[in-house]
Amino acid sequence: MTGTADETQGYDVFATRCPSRQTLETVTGRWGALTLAALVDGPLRFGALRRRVDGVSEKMLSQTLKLLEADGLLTRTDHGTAPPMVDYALTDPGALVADAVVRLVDAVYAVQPAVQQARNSA
Amino acid sequence: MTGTADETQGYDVFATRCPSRQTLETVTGRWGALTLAALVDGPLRFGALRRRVDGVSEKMLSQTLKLLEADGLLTRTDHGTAPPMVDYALTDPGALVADAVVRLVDAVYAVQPAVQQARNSA
DNA sequence: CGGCATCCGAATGGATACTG
DNA sequence: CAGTATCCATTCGGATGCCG
Repeated sequence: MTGTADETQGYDVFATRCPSRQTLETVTGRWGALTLAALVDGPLRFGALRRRVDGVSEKMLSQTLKLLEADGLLTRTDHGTAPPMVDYALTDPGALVADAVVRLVDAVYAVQPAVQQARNSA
Repeated sequence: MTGTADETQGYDVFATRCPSRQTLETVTGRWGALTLAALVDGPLRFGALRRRVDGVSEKMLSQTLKLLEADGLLTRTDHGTAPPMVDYALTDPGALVADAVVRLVDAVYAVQPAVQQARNSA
């Protein structure tokens, strides 16, 4: 019952033209997956997010957040206080995708021992 | 029961150092996800893979396949015939990960209408 | 057919400095 | 704190040509 990625509503990620392809790229982009995964437990402020997603630069995080927000996967809330306090939270669609990302991460964890072994055999 | 990406065996993708992080990057890389997804229905030859993963160049596909093979997620079988015939197939770990990728793609399909709407609102 | 090697322009992305 | 702007090194990745 594995099945191919069926194009339920006529989408096809394999096609360059399909808008879902771009969505996939945003989601699986360099920092997209980790950013989404970081938010599954609840909203986080910019700084906290930056600390959680180890290695991301301020610039890249900012850019990634904009992309995800533009696609409606997360919301940005500026509390307008001083010092600034802005938090990011998953939308419903975002939560759905983030959930799948977390499961992908879990799959990666599950195979990691095998991966390690394969790397050593090289 | 969503839960964070729990570090079942002590892995943590959020940490730059963790080997699972590199695995995630290989899997979610520019062409990694699509390549894995393309193989869920069974082995494919290089050319077929190239045609399936629309937009990938010969060079990038080759490079992606090497990375995935080095991580033990797929196998390369050279039939040694002339003209050459080489096919790529998922290993068991690879199938596990590819499955999760397909589910992620399905999640993307599911939210695509919402994404579309968000993009138009911008 | 299934690659690899080379070239080179384009895009990525980190570091730093600055702002409200 | 939460960004923006600029600079610049690195990398990415397509095009081309060649080989078994």
